Amino acid sequence: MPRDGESTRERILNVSHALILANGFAATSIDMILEQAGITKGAFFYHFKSKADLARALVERYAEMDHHLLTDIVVRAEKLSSDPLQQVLIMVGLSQELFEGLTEPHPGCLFASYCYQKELFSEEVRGICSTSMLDWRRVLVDKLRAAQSRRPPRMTVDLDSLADMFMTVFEGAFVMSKTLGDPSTLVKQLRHYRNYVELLFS
Amino acid sequence: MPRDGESTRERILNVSHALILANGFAATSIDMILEQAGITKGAFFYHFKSKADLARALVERYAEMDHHLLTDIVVRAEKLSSDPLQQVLIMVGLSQELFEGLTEPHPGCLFASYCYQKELFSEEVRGICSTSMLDWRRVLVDKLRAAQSRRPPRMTVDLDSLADMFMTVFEGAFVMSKTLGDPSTLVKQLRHYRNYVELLFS
Amino acid sequence: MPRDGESTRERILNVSHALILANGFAATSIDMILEQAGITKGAFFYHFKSKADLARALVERYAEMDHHLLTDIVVRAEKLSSDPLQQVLIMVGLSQELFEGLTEPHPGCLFASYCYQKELFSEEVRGICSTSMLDWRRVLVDKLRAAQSRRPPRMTVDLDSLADMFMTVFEGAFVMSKTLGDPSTLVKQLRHYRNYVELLFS
Amino acid sequence: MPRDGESTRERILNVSHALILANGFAATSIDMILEQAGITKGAFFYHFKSKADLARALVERYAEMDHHLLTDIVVRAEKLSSDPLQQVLIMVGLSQELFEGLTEPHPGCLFASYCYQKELFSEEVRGICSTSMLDWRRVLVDKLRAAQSRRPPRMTVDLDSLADMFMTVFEGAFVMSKTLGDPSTLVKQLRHYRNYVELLFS
DNA sequence: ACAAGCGGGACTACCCGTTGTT
DNA sequence: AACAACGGGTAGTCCCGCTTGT
Repeated sequence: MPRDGESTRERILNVSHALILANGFAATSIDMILEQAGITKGAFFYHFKSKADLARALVERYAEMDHHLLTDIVVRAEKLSSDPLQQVLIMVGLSQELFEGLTEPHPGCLFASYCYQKELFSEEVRGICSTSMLDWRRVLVDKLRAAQSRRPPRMTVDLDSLADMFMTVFEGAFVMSKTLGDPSTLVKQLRHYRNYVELLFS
Repeated sequence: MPRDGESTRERILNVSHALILANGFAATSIDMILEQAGITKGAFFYHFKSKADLARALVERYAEMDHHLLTDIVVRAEKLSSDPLQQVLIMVGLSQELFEGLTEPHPGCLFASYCYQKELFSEEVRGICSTSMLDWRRVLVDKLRAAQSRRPPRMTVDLDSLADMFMTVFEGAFVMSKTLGDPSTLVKQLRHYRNYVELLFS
Repeated sequence: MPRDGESTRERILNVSHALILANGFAATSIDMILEQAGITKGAFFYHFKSKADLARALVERYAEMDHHLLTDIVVRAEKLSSDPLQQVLIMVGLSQELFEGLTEPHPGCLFASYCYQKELFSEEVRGICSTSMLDWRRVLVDKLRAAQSRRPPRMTVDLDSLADMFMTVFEGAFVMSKTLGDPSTLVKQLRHYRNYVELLFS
Repeated sequence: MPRDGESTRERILNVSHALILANGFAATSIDMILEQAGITKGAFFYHFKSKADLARALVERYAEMDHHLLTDIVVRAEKLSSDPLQQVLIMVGLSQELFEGLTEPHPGCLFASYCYQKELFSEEVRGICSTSMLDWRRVLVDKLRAAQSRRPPRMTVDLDSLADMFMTVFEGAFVMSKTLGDPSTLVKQLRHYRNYVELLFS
């Protein structure tokens, strides 16, 4: 059985991601990860030179996946409409689709988990997280600006923070959802965000 | 024998609150608390029978303070206007006032910190947190319903989740603010929430 | 049973000293020390904040004991004779007395053990060791100089290194003794040193 | 397939020798050796079946080199003089030559390093070390006995331990040199040893 | 002859909580 | 109300050595 290092590494990352979202980083022991991944310490420390190294690898992967998601949603939205306002509304709608039908609260966002744990939140890691958020801002703000130039909004608003409100709603809804034990929170909040954008620009 | 006007118990709570928001609960050792509070283990375990007991005491106090804040804001808003929609808008505005002029990102919300750490989030504690959130929902939803009956909103919306959006914006803005390193996030996001409510009902 | 922290600390030091001389520092686990001292990890780390801290405490104590030994021998030698050459010879003789009748090789010198283990041999620790050695040099060189001025030696020699030869013989004899398994090495070598000094100055 | 004229096995031995003298055996991890030698675990365990095996190979090689040195020095000394006393004095002198001009303290003797680390000092290894030392004793004692029979010494001394004093000075000087940070210690101490022998027999 | 991957254990450091004492 | 001392356990790290493949 030729050993496949890459798949082992992936398994460690998947297991760790879930455990850290649930328990927090410090409360997630390496032994817990080993047990769930079905490996031993030797294997773990072969792939990651420390627990902190794992943490860094996790956010990096998470940021990459986030970037792919952004790209995918943008591409699809631009195919479905050529109007920038509609594109934004569709982007929100597609996001809602992703989280419909949950039977329990979403496990949450790694960035949020990290930002409440200083030891994880080195400047390097914070940079990765913020880059990821600014990616969304950049894409949305472009479209909002285009919408604004086509038809002036009902109120004068700051477009940067309006774009940021998309992620804000995500982060906030994760917390609310977990606290209230309600899986539907995120979808409902996204709908409000869509309403707001729609009211502003039409 | 109270020292410095601040009892030992209070000092432990204050120090712990800050440390836990920054580091997370598991990564905050009792020794760290002792050091910052300038006391010894004996003193700590005299006031709290375990670390978990401290965690519970912290949320309880936090929930109480939150309740006082809610009451205070409602009372002031009702003094300033008798129109329910205006009262809501004023409540948001007063909240903005509280967080204007920060020079660094707000340390965040204990509920959010707890909800990403399972060991802290027993059903009892989750209950305390959700009660606190439902308090705000109850107050806001009453006023929104009254506003709705005075003038039908431009779009049909779910009032419960519209009320929840207030806390959602708080929680989300804390995360965004810490990640982007921007102290102004919360105020800006609250303004969008106020805009949304205003657009809906006028 | 009132707990006596000082005696616990002493027991740890005694046990560690013996174990480290026998096994080397790195090969002496804290668990070995705990077992021999009859204590637990909690007690150990209460008294020493790290293993390195123990190492430092050990040399410091060893250097102090060495200093007391030097003082004691000098005082006795000066009581037994007022002639500086005789005093030196007596000092060597008294040292021989201390190591007569061993039934197995002497466990050795902590300085020697440390100097072959870089991690222990920080500049601070090396300073402690060298100070201890220079103490002996200083005392001996004074007397040798006085002897020299009374009667010129048969050969012109460097007095500093002649004084150092005393400790050199100690260190060398420990190694030889352990390697050959011969408890008598040290006494015999000290006798040669005494012979040499005697031949030189008479 | 020898690289750089130095086989992998040789490189492992050279690197290990230096590291062990500096750090001690237990504190020298195989990984450190691999890194310095630029090889991987596979290569190491191909040449040595365990870390203990490496330790044995190291002393064996060291003892061999020591034996060659002894032979070389004896041969040269016997060429330079036919008088046994002179031969001894020349042997010491040639040894001094070897260690003149050091710019930092000599790294020390593997035997000394081993004798403070029980796990390395099996009876087998101790045998190798003591054989090496007894080799020198044998050669020197022969010559000293011959010198004694030509001219009775000024003092009656034990010739075995007088011969041993040569190695004793070596071992002791290594320790002193490392501790005082003085590269010249060994040469100076050897000179005293030569003085002593000269005074005794002339 | 050597490289990648991993098993399993040992070690240091630290942590939570208790006890005896004041 | 608080402190010194300590019990007992666990976390993260590292380390040695084996296996499989080339």
